Amino acid sequence: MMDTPEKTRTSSSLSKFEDSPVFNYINSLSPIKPVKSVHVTQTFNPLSFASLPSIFTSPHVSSHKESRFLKRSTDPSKPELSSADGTKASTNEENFDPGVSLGEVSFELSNEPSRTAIELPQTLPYVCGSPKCDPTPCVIEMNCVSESTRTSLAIVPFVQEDSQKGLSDGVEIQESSGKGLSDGVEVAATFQIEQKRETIGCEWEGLISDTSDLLIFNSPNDSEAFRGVIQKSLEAGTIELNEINHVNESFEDNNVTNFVSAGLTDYMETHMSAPYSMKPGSNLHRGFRRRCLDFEVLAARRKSLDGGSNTNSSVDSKLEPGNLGGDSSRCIVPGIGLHLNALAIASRDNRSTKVETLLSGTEKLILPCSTTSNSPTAGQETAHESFLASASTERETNDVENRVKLADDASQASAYVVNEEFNQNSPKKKIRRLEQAGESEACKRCNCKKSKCLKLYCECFAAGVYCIEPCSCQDCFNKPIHEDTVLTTRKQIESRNPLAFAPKVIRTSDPIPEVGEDSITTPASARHKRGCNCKKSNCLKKYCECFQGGVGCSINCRCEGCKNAFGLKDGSAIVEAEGEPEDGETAPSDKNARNKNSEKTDILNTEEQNPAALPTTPLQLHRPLVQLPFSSKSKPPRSFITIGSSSALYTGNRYGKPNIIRPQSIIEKHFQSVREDETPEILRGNSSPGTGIKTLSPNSKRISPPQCELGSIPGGARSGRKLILQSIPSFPSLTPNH
DNA sequence: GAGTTTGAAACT
DNA sequence: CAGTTTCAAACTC
Repeated sequence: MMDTPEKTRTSSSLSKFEDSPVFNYINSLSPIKPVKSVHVTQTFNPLSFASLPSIFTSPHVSSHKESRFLKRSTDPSKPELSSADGTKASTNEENFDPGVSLGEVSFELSNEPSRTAIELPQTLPYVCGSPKCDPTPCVIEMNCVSESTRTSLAIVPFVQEDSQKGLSDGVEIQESSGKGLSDGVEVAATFQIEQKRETIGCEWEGLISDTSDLLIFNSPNDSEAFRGVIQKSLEAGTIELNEINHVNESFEDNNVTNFVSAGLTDYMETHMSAPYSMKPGSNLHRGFRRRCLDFEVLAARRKSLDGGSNTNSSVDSKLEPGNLGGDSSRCIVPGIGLHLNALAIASRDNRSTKVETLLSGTEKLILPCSTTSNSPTAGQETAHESFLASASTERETNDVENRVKLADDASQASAYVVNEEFNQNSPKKKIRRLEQAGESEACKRCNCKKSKCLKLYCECFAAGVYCIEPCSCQDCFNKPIHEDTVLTTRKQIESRNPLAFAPKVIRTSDPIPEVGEDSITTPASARHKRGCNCKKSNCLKKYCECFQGGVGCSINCRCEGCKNAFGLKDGSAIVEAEGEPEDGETAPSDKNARNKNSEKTDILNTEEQNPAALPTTPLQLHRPLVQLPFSSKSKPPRSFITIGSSSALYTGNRYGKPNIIRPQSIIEKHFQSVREDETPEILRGNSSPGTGIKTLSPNSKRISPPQCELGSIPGGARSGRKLILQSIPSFPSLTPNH
């Protein structure tokens, strides 16, 4: 199923390219072609974001952040910049100076001729710079060439700097393939940015999409807009692609746009003078609020895959325009990044499917604000699904129904990207819903009053994202402008608990039976990493993190009277209720059996009262008892780690290998290096732990390896998943061999 | 929307 | 590591 579409897409990608407006554009070189506006809404290619700095990224990563964005100030004097002067800057890992305006940036990555063009739509949405600015959009073209199979990434963020700096006609940035891109992969990207005039700066980001699709940034009404479109040649089989896809997904899920916007906004507010002020109401604003964390990592990861030695190449590679105006200390829009949590998940569903979504911009859904998301389905796991919100977790177990429900839930938080193809149910509808939701409730976030959003109490902070407009927090420090503070705090917390920012729910379809054999019973084959400690809620309400995460309780839980509909502590399935919970409580199933049973009542009540209460149906078995659909309002479970995928890696690194206990930093690095190791192995099937590698969490909880998860996934789905498996990168740590 | 309940996070 | 406090989400009214 999935394969077909993917393959098709992949194969057709080139053709599409040519056909695509972008391609035409490139040929014509005329800067101003209206990009087929996929959505007025912002469509992003996640990859680009990866480059954005996020607070949460590990230090080393963080360094890269800035480099990724090019700042460009529009030069009022010059209406268009197509190719004009090109100033060249080498993007190699160095940071480029933000200060300089760029007219044109080109990346050249070697081999494969894929071209990507980023266009900033002239037409509408994009208005660079302040309102004053000439509406003329800036156009960025990128040509990316990647080696045959490898995916190459080029991320080129553009940031406009002050108008004063003005753009020179064109600045070219080249990235040496060698450095930036690792071994085989070379990416050439040429960005042409055309700007028209004045203005204060616009910030541009170039996005790279796997697919041929364009990324579009919508500019806010007045002030800014960007679009970046980068296309990448994709190859289905490659993991990298998958990763990219995931990234994209993640972005979408996370509402990348929001992040971006937020980042821009913040950045502008922080660094820019008045002209940039973004209006909250503006599209831009809405579109980009929140920043994700650690996108860089992803990028890094790619690099690593290509060539371990080359770190930071494409992604990390920092563009240094020769002179970018140097003042602005930050070129980058702060705060945009991929959420770490997401990272973990990201790889998991590497389904190539993702590409598809990217291709059609329309297909993409973005739910704003989601920090966590549920991945809807097990059976069909689209990359989208898999890669939900930053923190998100996946639940494989969910059915289509669940998906639908989830989609509905989208309002809550996470963004889902729904691919039409994948969605059996009219995807478009879902998308719409999601989008709508995104604007409305989806963005709703934290409500912190005392924590300053710098503690794990804060959902946003815990999820690794900046607080955004929808948040009702007070004295919030979880903003890009307080990046340092956020980072510091984050580090402190991590020092205390390296897993603090890890997804709380880990998928474990661990083949290996654990004591509780939870995995077996648990629908999702996922468990809360630490287990809950519920005393009064009987694990039937969202107070219970296990329940909230849509997973059953495990032996790790210290809950009392566990009635978790997703699985009892003892591991007995709800339906079956054979065993009573450790506490001696009857299993839900039993309860069902006994209609009179008060417990059951509770459960039902919970559901009824809180439709949202349960994210997904945990076990098929359970189902009858409780419906756990997330209500539209309910938030999807926060963080799940999908072990199967990169997430697995994530967990694996930390948990699995004792030696590797590096929290995020590991992960981040991991991305850089991961590819090499993981991919191959995964493909090989060695990758991991699967066989049995169990990892212990700090708590000494076991985490099942990713593979297991895959295995665990209900069979039917698997058929098409071959790609997925391949694509799923495992984190290095997971692999036993390593 | 305000107040209460709950359990994780933080603190001791 | 256990007990207590703080906190904000979840829940109730």
